[in-house]
Amino acid sequence: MDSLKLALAHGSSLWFGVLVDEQDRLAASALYSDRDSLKDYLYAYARKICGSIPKHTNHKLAAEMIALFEGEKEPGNFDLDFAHVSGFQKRVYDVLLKIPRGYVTNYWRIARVIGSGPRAVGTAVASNPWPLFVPCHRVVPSSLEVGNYSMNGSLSHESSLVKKKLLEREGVEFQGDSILPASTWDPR
DNA sequence: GCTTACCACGATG
DNA sequence: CATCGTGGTAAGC
Repeated sequence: MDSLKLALAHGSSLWFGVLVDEQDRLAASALYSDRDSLKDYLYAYARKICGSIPKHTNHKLAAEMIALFEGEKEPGNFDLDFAHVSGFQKRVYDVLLKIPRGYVTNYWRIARVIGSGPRAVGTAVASNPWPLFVPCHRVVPSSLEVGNYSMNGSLSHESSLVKKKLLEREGVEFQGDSILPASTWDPR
């Protein structure tokens, strides 16, 4: 990969960013509450996978990311560059892409279907390079609490609230902080 | 190469 | 509540 483009956008009091390659494939996405941290993260990621500083643009995928966040679009039909993730990660992400809108699944169920263990799935989900585009927010612990979400690699209460907001917006049914079993989906 | 410590987890008691 | 099993990574030799 020769060079990457970086696009940032602001919406719903969050910052959204994408790294796009020369064929307009998505190399990474990220969301965060502050623009500088987001930029630092995406710069570091660009350096890691292609060794150079990305060039600022206003690529449409940044706006599409906001549309995903707002629930106006569905993940799944984007051209992702899987070159920099492991085979195991790809197996996990392929399952995430099948989780229907309005439903959640858990780490254990994903592990069963790909022949692995829940902790390993957790590490793969946690390192998803394409939040929103690959809907890692639809994976919750088997307790049916919201569980953790990370924005730029850091876990926080705020990011868990973002995860809950996304799920509610997609139609996942809650009772307090717990998801109703009717909103779970089994990858079989 | 190998060893170890770490986890966005889950089952059991 | 505690403890253990678990599999994939990354960082350390």
